[in-house]
Amino acid sequence: MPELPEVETITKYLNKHISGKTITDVLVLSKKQFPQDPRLVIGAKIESVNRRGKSTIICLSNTKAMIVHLRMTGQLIFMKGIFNRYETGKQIPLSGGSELPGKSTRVIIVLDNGKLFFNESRKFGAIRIAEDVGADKEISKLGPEPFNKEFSIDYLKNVLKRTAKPIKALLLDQEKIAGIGNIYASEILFDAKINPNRSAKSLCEKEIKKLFNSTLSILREAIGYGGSSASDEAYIKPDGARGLYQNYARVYQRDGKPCRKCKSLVKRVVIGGRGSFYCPSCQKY
DNA sequence: CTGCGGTCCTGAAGGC
DNA sequence: TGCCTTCAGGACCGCA
Repeated sequence: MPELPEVETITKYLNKHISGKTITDVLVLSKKQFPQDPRLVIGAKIESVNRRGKSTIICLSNTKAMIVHLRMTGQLIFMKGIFNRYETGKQIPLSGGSELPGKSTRVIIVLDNGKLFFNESRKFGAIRIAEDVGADKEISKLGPEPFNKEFSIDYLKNVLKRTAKPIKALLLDQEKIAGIGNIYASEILFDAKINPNRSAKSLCEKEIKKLFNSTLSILREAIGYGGSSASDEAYIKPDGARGLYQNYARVYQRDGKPCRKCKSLVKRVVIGGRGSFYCPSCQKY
């Protein structure tokens, strides 16, 4: 699913390829995924594409912005030029087939240099138009960005000591830290050698320091690999290529397989209603 | 404040 | 083969 590293990969790509382009049309195939009036953005120029947490923020020349949240199965695919499948010769390996628009295409944003497809099979994700991104209901509640200096060992210490929630659940809390989802929460905890069920406030200073460092190093590594595109994950890059992190995952979806470090079998447990993966030997309670 | 369970939604996987 | 059930999950909401 698209978490910070995946959305970072998407926004970097789009910022490079669609900044400066003009929105000539918006085709809304599913109103729920684009509930506002498309005329609010048609004719506007894209100034930049940025990320905040797991949201893609497309800043427009008319002082508005489009906020895209991909939830679990969302994709943003960019096809340069005017095309159909016979003309392009380019097969895009989408999860639901190789054609665009596909079965899960919900919105097509037409630009003067190509088309941006918003695919979302589950229909949980959506695009909304905001006048003031900072005031947006979801964006305004987000905690610090992991790569921002606001996120520090001291900050983490303060947040952790306030709650007895399992540390895994806390890492997923977007109000505490923005951008971590189910894949990287498990991966970070493995790297930090912390059991996902440990109460947040039970972590000692040394563990908090390790957790901080693991958060940054795992996210940085995942960005380097262009995110994670396991077979059952919808995420692919805007050019249709797959991310590579799944080949290097330590524990995520590796239950029953040997731990890469100690060969014990990786376990799956449910924490806060979500599947969580860990090595019972490397991450003792 | 916390935590729990239901809600949205669809495709994949499992059972018979 | 094919139908039916179950499950997964990010964020939110109502309830205890």
